[in-house]
Amino acid sequence: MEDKQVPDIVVGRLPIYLRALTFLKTEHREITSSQELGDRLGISSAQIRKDLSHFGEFGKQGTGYDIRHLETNLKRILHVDRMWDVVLIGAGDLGQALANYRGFAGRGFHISAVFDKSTEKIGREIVEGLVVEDVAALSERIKEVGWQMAIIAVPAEEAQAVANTLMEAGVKAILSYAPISLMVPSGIRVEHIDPAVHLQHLTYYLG
Amino acid sequence: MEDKQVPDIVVGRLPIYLRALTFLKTEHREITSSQELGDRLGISSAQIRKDLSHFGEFGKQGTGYDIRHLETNLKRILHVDRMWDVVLIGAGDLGQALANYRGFAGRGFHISAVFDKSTEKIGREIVEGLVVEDVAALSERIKEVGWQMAIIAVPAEEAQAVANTLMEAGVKAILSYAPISLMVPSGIRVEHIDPAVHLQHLTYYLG
DNA sequence: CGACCTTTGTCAAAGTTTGCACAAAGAATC
DNA sequence: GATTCTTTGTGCAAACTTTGACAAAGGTCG
Repeated sequence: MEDKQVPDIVVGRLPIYLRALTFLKTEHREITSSQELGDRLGISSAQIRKDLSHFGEFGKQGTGYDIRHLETNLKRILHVDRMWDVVLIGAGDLGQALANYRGFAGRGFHISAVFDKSTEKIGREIVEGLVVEDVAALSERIKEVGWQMAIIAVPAEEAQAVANTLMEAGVKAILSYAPISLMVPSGIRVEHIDPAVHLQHLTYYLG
Repeated sequence: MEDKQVPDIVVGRLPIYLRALTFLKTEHREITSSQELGDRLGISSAQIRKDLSHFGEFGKQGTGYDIRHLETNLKRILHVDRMWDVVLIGAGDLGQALANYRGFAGRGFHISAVFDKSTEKIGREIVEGLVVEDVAALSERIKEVGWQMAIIAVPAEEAQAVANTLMEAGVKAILSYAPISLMVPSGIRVEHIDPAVHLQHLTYYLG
């Protein structure tokens, strides 16, 4: 089943399911059900079963899902049954926080390099073992190392130019924190994180 | 038209449109079209026109949209034609970056207080004019000041407890950076930001 | 063992969202 | 001022997504 085109909206929920399973493990749970997951996530149980059914049969009737088994499978489906090296552009407050974030490792990601354009930051060890490099060398370094993923944490004005450099050098997936919509050709995937967008979505409902 | 229940998915796109208009203003543009906006955002022009039509008629046939006029209207619709005071919980790296972020002011938000539980952080001036307060006083302070919005930037283990405190004290909208799905009663709105979720969504397509 | 309970995977129906296509309105050009 | 071009707002159909319902499978308990 795993090859027919799966809707992107379904793919987008898989990381949420995976996160919930990891959480259940911290509570030393071994078995769960679509009902329990749905209650926790605010999603119908039918939707969870349907989503998973795109990829195979992971549950056992009358019992539910073995948490470790489903977790293993979701990791495989999402290709996080391996570690991904990610390059970070921008060593400001946000870049600092991302470089320091302990949460990536357990979920398949490792920040392997940080770039910035400020001469004050270049050469500084932003985190144990991670020295800020000059963004002027970005393209060359990507071609040399072959990173496929990048996180953009630079100001809006510089983000599109950085994205262009990344794509030209071979990066295929970008997570951008810049508050603009990056324009990219098809074949490149981008996700945007912008807290103000979320806050404005919330204020709509605050009347 | 503005009162019939508008789909949440439509509301979620409005902040993106608003952001794009602000960007066009930086290029000193005065007029745009659904076509141009759509190209920039990777959305069909029909969808943009349809989305806006839920709220009124903002364009002029043969011309397009006056950027300032549409911007003003979107701000009004999203209730960001005023400033919102937001309370931030968590003064770690991420809390620090959020407190320092210059981008909120222009988009309707002001971080008015920061709370943490660490005695080392309490009392420290995290940003000019913003002193970290003791999270033990959070509930009392919210009831006193009346904040309706909060940003959670604490570790996963503490996030649900913080959310419960916030809701009990009267907060109605939460933006959470904790890597868990918060459980909240209906009537409270939550948005989640989790970079690993986005990265995992991307790796699915990296085969 | 048999009766009963739980839960999956899936089908079809219901509901939602998107996009096409076009009339109407306005601007530009000759 | 008539023709042509542009662009909106919208009705309708198509595409997509979610949900309800249930047979089948498996577990529990007396």
